[in-house]
Amino acid sequence: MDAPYLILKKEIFSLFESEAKRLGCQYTVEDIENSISQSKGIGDISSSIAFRFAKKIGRRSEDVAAEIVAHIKAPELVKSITADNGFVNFHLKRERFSSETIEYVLKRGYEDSASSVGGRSRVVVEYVSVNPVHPWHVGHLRNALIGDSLSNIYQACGYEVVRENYLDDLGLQAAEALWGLMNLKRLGVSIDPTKKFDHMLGEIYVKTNKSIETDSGIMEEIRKTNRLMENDETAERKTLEGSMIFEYLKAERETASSFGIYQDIIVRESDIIHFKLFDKAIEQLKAKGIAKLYTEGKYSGCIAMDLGSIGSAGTLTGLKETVKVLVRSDGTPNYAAKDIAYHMWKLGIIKDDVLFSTLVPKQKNGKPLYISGKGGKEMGFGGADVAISVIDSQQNFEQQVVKGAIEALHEGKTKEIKHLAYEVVELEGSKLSGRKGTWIGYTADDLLNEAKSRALKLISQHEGLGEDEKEQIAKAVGIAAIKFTFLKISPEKKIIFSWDAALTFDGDSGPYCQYTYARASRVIEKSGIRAFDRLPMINAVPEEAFGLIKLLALYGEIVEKACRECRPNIIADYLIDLSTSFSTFYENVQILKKEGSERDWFLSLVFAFRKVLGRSLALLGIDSIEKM
RNA sequence: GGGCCCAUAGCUCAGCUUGGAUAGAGCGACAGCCUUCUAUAUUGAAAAAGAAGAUAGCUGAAGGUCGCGGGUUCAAAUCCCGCUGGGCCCGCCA
Repeated sequence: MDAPYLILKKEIFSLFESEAKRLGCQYTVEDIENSISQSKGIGDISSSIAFRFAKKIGRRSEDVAAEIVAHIKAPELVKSITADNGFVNFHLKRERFSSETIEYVLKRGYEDSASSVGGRSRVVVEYVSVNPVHPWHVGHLRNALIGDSLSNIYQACGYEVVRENYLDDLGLQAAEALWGLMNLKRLGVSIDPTKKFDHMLGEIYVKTNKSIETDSGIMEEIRKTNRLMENDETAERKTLEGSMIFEYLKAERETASSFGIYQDIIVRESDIIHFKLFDKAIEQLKAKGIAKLYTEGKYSGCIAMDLGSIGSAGTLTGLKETVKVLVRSDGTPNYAAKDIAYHMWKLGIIKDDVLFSTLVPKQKNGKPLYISGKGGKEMGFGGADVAISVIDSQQNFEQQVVKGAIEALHEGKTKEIKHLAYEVVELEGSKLSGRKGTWIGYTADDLLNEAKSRALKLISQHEGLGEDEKEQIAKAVGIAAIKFTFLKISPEKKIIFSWDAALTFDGDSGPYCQYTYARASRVIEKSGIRAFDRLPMINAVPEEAFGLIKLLALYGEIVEKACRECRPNIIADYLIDLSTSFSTFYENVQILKKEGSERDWFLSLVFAFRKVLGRSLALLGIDSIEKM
């Protein structure tokens, strides 16, 4: 059952469709669909359809609008239709539209999903994927929040979502951190058991990088470490697995969970090799002529792709060099090759034979966390329909290469690969660098602690709250402030990090939305009503209430748009609109002073509002709180 | 040489895919809603005025060559072309 607003739009659509036929006017579905929206001017729902028709049949738009208005019969929920300045405007039967929308929200709508566009198809969202050598800093946090929120949005649209984290456990940075960990004395570092492991490892990693600058011999040792750690039986391997990676993951998951972020699977880069994904990928690429072994010239001995022949988008043209190496002349695969193989697995172009075992049996969201590795079992995580990677825009080129290779391989086009490219977070005057250690003092953990203490300061003035309660509220509010600030900004916009901006509780902020939720909850609590058996009726819906109702009606459309465009900031904007609109309603209608069924009706609107606001907040990973 | 992204109010940003009616928020600054204080004139009170304060809320008003120049269109912040400024990228690194 669709929402009343959606049904109405469909009715209007078919009215226009028959008008087009009557006028003898060629049209496309998009022509009509895109013309209909909530009105910014006269009426409630508006259409610019007359302009489009007029153009095609060579008449004045005002005349066409007037003629359309004269011919069409108003749908059930429409009181009147007018033609104004060439627009066709629908004026709703406020009371019926309002009551039906509230009823829809309360009884049926938005229960599990905003829409069913996903049709249960599978989407794997890759996010965070931090090198396991330092803690999350505010830049990684942006990635994590976008990925988490996007996953929620996809889920709300009826997709089955796998939240996935790619772990770079091979390669030089891992070797550097490992070398540092195995040479603490030379670095002059001692283990501080009270410190979180990721923070400690990060500092070791920074120190290792500093000492490379002064002692050139160290780099040679690190290269050796790198080679040794890839062999199963070495001490390096054992330390890497036992003392570094798993300790790191423990610490990292602690950070993730403190932000309410829970993923489903961790895939280790080393397993791309172990489970032969890489071999199969190269085999297929070679078989289809996408990659080949170069036997002469500067790439002699390498397996490589010629980008000139695969680039569907214009981004792979005009390169300084069109050859993209996948396998080095020493026989080892590079990052791009592994990423292509990995995506082939994600999308089922390589059949599912990666094994997984349980890392965390039950996370706080109630679901387990699995990690790839030998000794696990097959879990069927591969073979998704859509693969989305949340990766910063510096890797655009690399992602284009992966996309190009996948599209060249998979001509059927039933599989989709998307790169959600977001801009990086910088500090004022400097960049965040894992290697240089500019992140120190700007970790996700630091940010959360600061947020909690600022929120606590504000809350501490409130009387009638217990200490535990204050702590809990402070945490929820602090997290809301952080998440909202990061998510309300479009992904393609660079963020210059500032404590005050990240932790604002004023204005367009997460806490403002939570506050509005709490206000609604207080009204409901004071009313003593828990639910409605039958929805009450009302004689006249005031303007302020109607504005809010029209916003509630948009929920499904908004979520779908955020999903289609991979832009959580659309939800953030909607949240602000909702909250502001509720505040206007709340200030203008003294709900609890009303009587009888009118009072109940307004209360039912508060219930509906609270439900939609709560769901929208949840899409950004923000908790609704009853009191603050 | 080429590709991608950004440019909208003093600041931070929505809006741009799908062209449509008067380009929207927040912050800041301004005026109020709330609190307190202030007159050696006979006393008290109120109003008004002034000062200070608080402020997760509200109201009002102010603030714009939508980077620049062309083009398409009945209609351009939105689409196309060309510029300017800023960021990122084009490795047998990851």
